[in-house]
Amino acid sequence: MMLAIIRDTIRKIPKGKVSSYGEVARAAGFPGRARQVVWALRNARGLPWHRVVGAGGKIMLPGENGLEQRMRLETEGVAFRAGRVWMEKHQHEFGPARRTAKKRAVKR
DNA sequence: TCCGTGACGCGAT
DNA sequence: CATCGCGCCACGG
Repeated sequence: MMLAIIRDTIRKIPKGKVSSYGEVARAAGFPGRARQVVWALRNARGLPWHRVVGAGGKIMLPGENGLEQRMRLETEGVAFRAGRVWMEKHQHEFGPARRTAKKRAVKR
């Protein structure tokens, strides 16, 4: 199911790196479904939720939660520039986007 | 079944 | 720059 794949993708973001909702969606094979990433984050636990931010490195969580996210990221060594995560330096590069709902017959 | 929701993204203003 | 509006779509009531 989509949420499982998305959660898997989120788990791949290493410490010290971040990604955006839209990027995660794309990397998971669901371009344009940033909102489903939010869903996945809201419902699942045990995920490195703090490593997912808005496009451009903006913290989208309001209030205290947002402050906690920022604190967690800084603890992992993520730097901020003008109130945003310094994406050029910390954005995680996912491998080629996996294809959705279609399995390849035989790989190689 | 229809409708509102949501930690979004992006182009326009 | 900061805001706004609209498109996006799985879920739950």
